[in-house]
Amino acid sequence: MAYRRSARMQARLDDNRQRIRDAARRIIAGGGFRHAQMAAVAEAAGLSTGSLYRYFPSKAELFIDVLGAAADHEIRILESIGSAGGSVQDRLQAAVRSYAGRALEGPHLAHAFMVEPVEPELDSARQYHRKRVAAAYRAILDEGVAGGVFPEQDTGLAAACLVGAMTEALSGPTAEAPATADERRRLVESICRFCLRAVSANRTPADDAA
Amino acid sequence: MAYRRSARMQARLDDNRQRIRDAARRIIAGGGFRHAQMAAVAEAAGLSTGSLYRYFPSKAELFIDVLGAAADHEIRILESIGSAGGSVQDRLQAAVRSYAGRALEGPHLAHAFMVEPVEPELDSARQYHRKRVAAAYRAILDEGVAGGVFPEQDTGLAAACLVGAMTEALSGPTAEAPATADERRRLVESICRFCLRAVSANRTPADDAA
Amino acid sequence: MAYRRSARMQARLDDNRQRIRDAARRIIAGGGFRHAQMAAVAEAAGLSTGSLYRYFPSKAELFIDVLGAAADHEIRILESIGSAGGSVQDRLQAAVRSYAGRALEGPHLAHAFMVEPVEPELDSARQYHRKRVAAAYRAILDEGVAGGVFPEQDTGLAAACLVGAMTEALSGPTAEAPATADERRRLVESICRFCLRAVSANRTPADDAA
Amino acid sequence: MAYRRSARMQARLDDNRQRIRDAARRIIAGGGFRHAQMAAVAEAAGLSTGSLYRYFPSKAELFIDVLGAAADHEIRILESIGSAGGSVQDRLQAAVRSYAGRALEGPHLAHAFMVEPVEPELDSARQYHRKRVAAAYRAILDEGVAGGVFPEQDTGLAAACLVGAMTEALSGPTAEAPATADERRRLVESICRFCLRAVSANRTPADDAA
DNA sequence: CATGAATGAGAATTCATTCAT
DNA sequence: TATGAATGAATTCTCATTCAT
Repeated sequence: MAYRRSARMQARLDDNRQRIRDAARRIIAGGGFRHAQMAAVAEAAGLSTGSLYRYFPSKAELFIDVLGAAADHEIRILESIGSAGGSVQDRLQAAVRSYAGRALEGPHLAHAFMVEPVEPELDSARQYHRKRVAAAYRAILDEGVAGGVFPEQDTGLAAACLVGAMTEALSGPTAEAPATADERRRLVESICRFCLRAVSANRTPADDAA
Repeated sequence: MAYRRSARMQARLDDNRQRIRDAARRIIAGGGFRHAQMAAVAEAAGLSTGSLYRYFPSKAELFIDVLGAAADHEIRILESIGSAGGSVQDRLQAAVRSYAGRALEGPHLAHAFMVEPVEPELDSARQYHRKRVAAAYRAILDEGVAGGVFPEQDTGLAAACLVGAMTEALSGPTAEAPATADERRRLVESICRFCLRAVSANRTPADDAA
Repeated sequence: MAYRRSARMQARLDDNRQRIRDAARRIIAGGGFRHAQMAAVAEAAGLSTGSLYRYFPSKAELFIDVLGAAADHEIRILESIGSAGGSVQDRLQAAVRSYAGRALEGPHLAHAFMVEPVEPELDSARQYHRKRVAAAYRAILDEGVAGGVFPEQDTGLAAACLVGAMTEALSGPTAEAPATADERRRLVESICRFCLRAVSANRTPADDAA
Repeated sequence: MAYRRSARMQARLDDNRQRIRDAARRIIAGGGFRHAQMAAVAEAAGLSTGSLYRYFPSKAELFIDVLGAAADHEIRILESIGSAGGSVQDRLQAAVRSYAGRALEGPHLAHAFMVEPVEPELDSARQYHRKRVAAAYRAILDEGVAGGVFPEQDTGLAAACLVGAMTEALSGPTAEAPATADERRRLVESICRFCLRAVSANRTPADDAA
């Protein structure tokens, strides 16, 4: 007699799975990988440590999933920005502002994308998801290059550089995070300008001569 | 009759201290903080674990020292580049090329500067040294801004972005490091261009109109 | 659906906690602080070392608890003796006999109260509990002084001296503990007499003259 | 050719041996066994750790020697007091005052006599020397009993009790050692009275009736 | 002989994972 | 199915003792 999961039960399972993900993300965002022990995640999710292993086969798998979900989220936002109207520059800026806003909420989570986690298995997953995010940026850059708005460049590399620059600027000097809303705004704008400059054509001596 | 440490012995001590540092650096460069247990460092240095503690009071202190030495090295090079002749752009490019060259030797070491280490005490040291390196880049940018070569900008932030961009571009995709010397050269040149663009004035529509 | 700890499980937990305490006490009693490593306690308690840390946050806390429980036990007995009927002298003797009896069971445990343990944190706890025991003796002495049975004296100091005298007499010559029940009885009676003399009024030359 | 130690050399050896003993005693007196690592002793003695092993075959032997020397010193003083004139009571009081004075200088050293040291080998030595000191007290008590000044009693046990009482009173509550010279004097006098009472005949109801 | 650097066997503590209830 | 107690391997750090110089 095959066991058939009721819809209700399936919903509860999915729900728990998501709560675990959320708890893990919250902990990383707040304190980094260091604080993300399975017991802490379980407590934050309102479950037992044993139950974690019903939903995720190991700590590494759980965090791979969490990073993946964060990347998915990032990419969905980038895609919606990308498909919105406006100039390529506007869209790139919107993307940067959006990334920055989230990074400032939970600097450790953004950092976790660059961070070497304790579990070796996580490492390749981190790289993979980081590349996916970079690819989303690259799509915007490619469009800009195709449209002649941005100069010819290695857009794959430029996208990686953008992600690195943003992350470092936002979560590197964790200690001195901008305190006031105004400071935050200024910081985000500075990063925006940096990113835009970095992928735009330079003024050349020839321009100056003109 | 006070014991006088012979020059030979002193040399051995200094040597050991350096060998421990080197071993630690080597291990980080090759496998990241994860592999850098004291036992592994001791073995790599050809000493016992107990001996490590004669030279460094704790694991944290050892790694603080290692990061500091790496930062010192980096900064010395940047300074010698900075004080060399040539245009500011040339010097910035030289700096980027130099950083890139070293990062490609040991990607994990460069990465370690961005990485959250296991020991909390190390974290602030990491941040501090990272800022020192950024400050050295900033000095070059400041000179460029003062000379009108680079446009007005938040040079502190730009320096951090440069470091983030370089590190991500160089050590992020660890797995697929460029295999041939030619690929490497191309990668470094692309990064160079990105960095130079990022701090230089953009060509504006007005330029185009000219 | 919150998990409710079953009475059975709770009993097991309490039991384990007590078994750990007992194991620690047994080891101290048998071999002193020296033998009381966490691994030894775990083995004696029939648990793994890791489990010890579920019940006590550190070695120091465990032993503080053990000393505290021993002191509590001592004090409870002293209080029940103190509140019993009979003369103050009888009660003091009963107290000494009771202390002596227990000390002869596990000389090292009594000794442990006077002993400098390896963990510095334990030291202040040891002092504190020793003072509590002395205070219980002092209460008996105070009553005796108030009733004119004992002469005026610094009862706090006298109580400390009693504890010191008993402990030294009982656990000092550990090696040659009295073998036969008869020898033990004689020893206890001698200590009793010493203690009673020590807090009672002396016969003065004037008495002799009478 | 048999090696013959020059007198000069022998003197130096003896001197070093004594300096090591002194250093060890100083460290125990100041901080207890806990601080008495071989390296600390060597530094305090102005020698190398290696040299310690030329004079004492092991840490245990060194501390056995130190305890023995302390006991010797104690006993010499007691003997000189014992052979001096005056009543037995006066001599006992002088002995107690002398012990108390020294214990107040270095409470940890007195404590060390009762303390379970870290090295098992030390344990029996500690017991032995403690008994020697007790025996010296016993000699005074025996004389008192023989002369009818003190009542019949187990003088061996009483001596042990005296040592225990003094040590506990003097070095037990280390933390609240008397601060002023006046407090110290009062403390010593209280102990004196306790000790004297403890070995003297009690006033009996019959005395009171008289 | 003296030196002090080197050794390495412990000891405490942490935490992912398992499994009886 | 959910629970959380139990496990035990792994890791850092200490210190008596040895031995090349």
